[in-house]
Amino acid sequence: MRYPPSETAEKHERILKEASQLFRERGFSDVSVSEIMQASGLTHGPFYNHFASKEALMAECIVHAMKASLKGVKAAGRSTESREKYIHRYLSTAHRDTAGEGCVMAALGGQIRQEPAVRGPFTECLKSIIDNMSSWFPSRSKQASRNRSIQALTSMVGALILSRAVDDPVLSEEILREVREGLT
Amino acid sequence: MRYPPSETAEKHERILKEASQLFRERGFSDVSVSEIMQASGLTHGPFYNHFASKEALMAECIVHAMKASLKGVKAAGRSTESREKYIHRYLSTAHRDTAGEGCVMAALGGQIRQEPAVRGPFTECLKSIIDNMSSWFPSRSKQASRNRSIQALTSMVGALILSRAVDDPVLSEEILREVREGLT
DNA sequence: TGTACATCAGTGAACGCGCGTTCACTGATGTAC
DNA sequence: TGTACATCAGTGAACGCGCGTTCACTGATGTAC
Repeated sequence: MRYPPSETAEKHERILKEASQLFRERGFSDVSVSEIMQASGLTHGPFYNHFASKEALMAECIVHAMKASLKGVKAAGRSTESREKYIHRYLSTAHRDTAGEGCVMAALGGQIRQEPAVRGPFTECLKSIIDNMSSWFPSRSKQASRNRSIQALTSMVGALILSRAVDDPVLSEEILREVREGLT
Repeated sequence: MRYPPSETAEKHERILKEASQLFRERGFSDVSVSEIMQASGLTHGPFYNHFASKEALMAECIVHAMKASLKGVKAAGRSTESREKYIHRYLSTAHRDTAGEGCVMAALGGQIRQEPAVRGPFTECLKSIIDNMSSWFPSRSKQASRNRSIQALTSMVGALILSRAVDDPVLSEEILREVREGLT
């Protein structure tokens, strides 16, 4: 049957949100379209009313989550305190244990390379994030700020990934702490 | 029919090697048992003569590849020149473009967290790598060396992952270069 | 040394299952007159 | 304003396919006598 257009837009958002979370929790391949639709409170059929394919949904999810990250980076840029707070939150056990709501680079970074439709949009978002993070590190030159932001970003992403992979809580926390302290 | 035991051991190694490469190239879920066996020159049936399950193979692959990494780290520890060479090789476009033969942390790091059978063995291997890398960074204290090795490791892994995810070659090389220069 | 037999890795068809995707159908909503 | 009809998101069965895993069978090898 027909549904009011307002609901359609709302459902699209809901699918995107649920998929975004599930993909970050378990990876693209280990989450099925049916599962996403079920989490969104729908049957699997109408998925194709909202997205052209699973791959198209993946791309939209990445952009959606990267834009949220960019927003966070922008907000954190306002003061030294908020930047340090951001880094502490990023490299926290809370963030480590909630991959579904967390950084998409740490959750799906390793899988983006294999999804052609996702790499382009991801790259554009990453550029914005690096540009914005550069202002976190005032240096003698713009280039130096940019370099420091790349170094900070790579170590934050790497630390979160390794702290999640490891099953020894002591080592896991050590990785987060040392990178945190190296950056603040 | 029956085969000489020497061939059995050799085939086991071959499966392990091919699986290791395919998993690093495409991830655990996107490589099938049949594909691995075909790459090893066998039909899919006898897989279960060699391994208890796909998950067991995954665990063995991780350990196999992590031990190879450990060997590399140990060998690089002999001199300042060899350490810098190692870092240059790790953060090179050649390594970026050959994930199948490269660092298992960068290739599969994000997926290990989801494979219970793999996390334990991975953690033990990572501990050895961190211990060994600590000698790369002579500092006032053992703790300080260890901290620097954790910081170096996380940024190397993070940089390789992001440089692979990005589809703009200029940005990809910039990420590798800046982290490389930050470490040498 | 020669013969009879147990062993067991490899073969390839088959298992049940869930995947991504399609489609004929439903029926409340929006539109035309 | 009331009626007739087109629209189209949602339903759920069905598509072909490949997955991980199992198993009855094969037959060269190793072993016992």
